[in-house]
Amino acid sequence: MPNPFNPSVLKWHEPTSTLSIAVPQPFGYEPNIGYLSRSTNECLFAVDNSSIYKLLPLGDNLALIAVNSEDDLVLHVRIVHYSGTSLTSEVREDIARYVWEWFDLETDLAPFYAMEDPILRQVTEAFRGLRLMGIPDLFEAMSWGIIGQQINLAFAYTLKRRLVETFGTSLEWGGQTYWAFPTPERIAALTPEDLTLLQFTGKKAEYLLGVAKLMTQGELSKKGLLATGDFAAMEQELLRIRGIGPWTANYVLMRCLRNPAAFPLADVGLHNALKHVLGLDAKPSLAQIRQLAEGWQGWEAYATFYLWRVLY
DNA sequence: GCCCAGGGTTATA
DNA sequence: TATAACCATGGG
Repeated sequence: MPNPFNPSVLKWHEPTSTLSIAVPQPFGYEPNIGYLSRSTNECLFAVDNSSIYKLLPLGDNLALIAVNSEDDLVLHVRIVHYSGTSLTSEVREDIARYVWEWFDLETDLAPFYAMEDPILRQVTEAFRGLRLMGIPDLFEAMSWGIIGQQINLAFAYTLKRRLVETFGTSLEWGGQTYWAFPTPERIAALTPEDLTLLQFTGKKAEYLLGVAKLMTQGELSKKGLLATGDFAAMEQELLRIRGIGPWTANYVLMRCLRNPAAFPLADVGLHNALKHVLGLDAKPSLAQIRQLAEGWQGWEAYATFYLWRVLY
């Protein structure tokens, strides 16, 4: 059974503005930290002393939050700083909802762990409690997908950092600078040269500006996509967008729109992970991968995410 | 210097 | 519908 977000059961503690979320089991904080720590070049959150710090844009205001868990039963969310005049219940709810989506607390992992597939068995045992960490913001998810097309992950992180630190929003706190992803408005106002200057290819610059413009013109939104009903329709909508192919569409379905069956089949990371866990000499063919994935039906996104952890 | 990287579009058959 | 060529850039 899924665990829908329910603001009425949220428990806030004063005066430190801390929220305790009883997380659905199984949940493992450590494997999630492991995923979030995979790049030392990440710019959109920081892991420090086993707490995750993240800057959230909420309307015109910013909230810096710290998340941690000591027992894998309760997730603590502390509002470190809020730029607005008062922490209304609406703001608190937005923050709680973001964390809920970010950690994919809606999903019940039990059926996934019950899948009888030899490959899944390996990775679910190795990363028990890992949840498919999301990218709740659609523009960020699509941008990160586009940035990651056909380049190695290290360079992708570098490009993202340049984009964020040039056009994003920041907050100084406790001697640290925290960054939030640029808004579509900011990116839509750029020229392709603004991005090629940061070593984006001409294509990536064009795609990013295109997506930003669709969003600022109201022709593309997370709410609008989710309202189309089924995931197949959402995928078709995404595929109509220039620069969004099958891999990126499924990446966005997986990390943002939360289709557990989204499957970025062309993902090189997935290919290399399968090569590794199966002890192959070469990367498996697409036909082989389709065959292997027959045992993952309904959970392809989670299978892919867990397999990524084998390599990085 | 070479192959590779969390692909997509366009041209061609 | 299916396959090939081209794209452009840094990492290792």
